Parts: sequence; structure tokens; C-alpha cells
Amino acid sequence: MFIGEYRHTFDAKNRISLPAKFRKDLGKSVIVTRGLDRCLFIYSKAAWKKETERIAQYPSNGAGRGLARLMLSGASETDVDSAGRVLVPDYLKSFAGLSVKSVVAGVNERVELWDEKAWDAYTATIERDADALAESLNSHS
Amino acid sequence: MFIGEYRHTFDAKNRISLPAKFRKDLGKSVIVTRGLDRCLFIYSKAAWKKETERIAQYPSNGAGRGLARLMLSGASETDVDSAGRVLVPDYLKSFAGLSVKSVVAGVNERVELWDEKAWDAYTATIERDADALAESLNSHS
DNA sequence: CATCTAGGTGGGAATTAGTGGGGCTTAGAA
DNA sequence: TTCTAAGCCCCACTAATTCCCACCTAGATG
Repeated sequence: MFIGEYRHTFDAKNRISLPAKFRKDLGKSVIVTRGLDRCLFIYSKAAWKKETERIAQYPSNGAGRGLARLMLSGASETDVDSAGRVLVPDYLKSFAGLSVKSVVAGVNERVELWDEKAWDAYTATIERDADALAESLNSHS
Repeated sequence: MFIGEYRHTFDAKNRISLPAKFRKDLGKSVIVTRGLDRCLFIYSKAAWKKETERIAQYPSNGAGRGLARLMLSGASETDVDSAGRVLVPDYLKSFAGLSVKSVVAGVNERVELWDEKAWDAYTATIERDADALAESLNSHS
């Protein structure tokens, strides 16, 4: 279970260090993928396996194939180096609009990677609308 | 399991190199064939065998016969050379609109080969609709 | 307050991957 | 048979990746 928010920076070689608190649970090899809301998801190998099983259930029509392609081809398995860093490919960096300053956030089963500006803007709106969002969730049940 | 997106180029002899990460799982001999959505599929021999079994299950109506012809008649078995490259016949290159810059994408059991422009256009539309598609798929469960 | 330690960052060097091309060999056409 | 074209094997160059080591800062400790 990952919790907390950390501000780290990309170096010239597209590496970013994972918070020390996350390293044990993530293991020595992680999968970075496209996430929702323009951020990246980082999974441990075990969590990723569960994710692929979900993807395999997608319908075999055009939309299902497209999403499967996006999630699978967008994934990248990388080893964590001896300093606790992972390598993020260019196409994932540009997908999430990552430049240098980034936020690494723990969200339960997964770790998320955000551009710092996008994170600040996103959390600001969520904080503002939190009460309303909570209401809409409760009204469903 | 193949994942990730790589940009490689065809040389003057119609060869393209496979990403180093895929080579072990693909083996020394691969099958290249026509795929869906105007791209080519590349299978290892083992994965191709399973694929032919699936194709044999297609209904014996016009659509099933058509798909079976597409996959089977277009198939080409080639060895991977010492530098990790495969040879793609002209008729397959022109089917997928491949010129020089291409994308090699890992999608679970198979590897896909796309023209770079076509890939960028395709992923752009999927990305745009991704959040909505994900919502509609999840609402089924 | 000085020192020590752990976590985050930067960068050099060795290795590997991607690409280009020469030339031999085989197959098919004239 | 001979000529031609395509496939295949090998070598070579360059750029990217990976591995490793060193520094630096902040917080903890005595």
C-alpha cells in the first residue's frame, strides 16, 4: 500500500528516483504505463499481472483492441537501478507532459507520476470540489 | 509477453531490427503476416501455432473465410539475422503502408509493425477517447 | 554544535543496440 | 549455360543505454 507525495526531478538521462519508502514494495523490476488523467502509473510486477488479466478481458472489437494496444504498447518494464531510480521512455514522458520537476504519489495499489504543475492544478480543483464529489458518490448507493 | 513501443527504420534491403527486449521471446525464426487496422503482426513460432488454431475456429461464412485468408495467405516465415533483424516482403510492406520510419509495438502475445505516421494518428485518436472508452468498459462489470 | 548516515542527484566509462553496407550464394529467367 | 536479381552472412561504425562510483544536502544522533 503506497501513500504520500514526493517531489523528485528527472535527470538528463530520463531517470527519476523512487521514494525510498516505495522501493521495497515495488521490487527490483517495475512497469510504467499510461494512466488516466494524463499521468503515468507505476506497478510492481505482481500488480501489473493483475492489470494485464483485466486488459485481456476487453472485447475484441475496434475499441477494445485500441485500448489494449494503448495500455500494452504504452507499458515499459524497467529495472530499478542501484540508486533506486527508474528509466522513463520519451513517449511516456511526453504523454504525461513531464518535464523536470515531477510528483511521485502513492495511491493504494499503484504509484503515480505527475508533472508538478499538472499535479498542483489537479489537486487544487479536487480540493475545491471535494464536498460535491463526495455527495455524488454517496448518491449512487 | 511483449510490451513497449520502439521506433526503428527500414534499411535499403527491407530489413528492420527487432527491439532487443523482444528477441529472446520471439526466437530465431518468426512469422510476419497481415494484421488488423493496417499493421503487420509478428509472432514467435509457438504463438503462431496457437493463432492458426484460433483461425481454424472461425465460422465458415464469408467473413470468417476472408479473415482466415488475410492471416494465412499473407504469412511469411523468416529467420532473424545475427543483428536481430527480419526481412519484410514488399507485399506486406505495401499492405501496411510502411515506408522507412516504423513503430514496433509489443501487444501481449504478438508484436505489431506500424508506419510511424499511421501509428501516431491512430494512438492520438485512441488517447483522446481513452477515458470515455475505459469508463464504458468498466461499467459492464 | 559537530558528526554521521541515508536518500537524492549528477556524470564518466564500458557495453550493447541499431544501422549501413560489402560480397558470396542461390534461384529463376533468358 | 549464363546472366540477373534477391536473399543471406558477416563485418564495421556510431549512438544510446547501463552500470557504477562520487558528491551533496538534510535530518538524525550524540
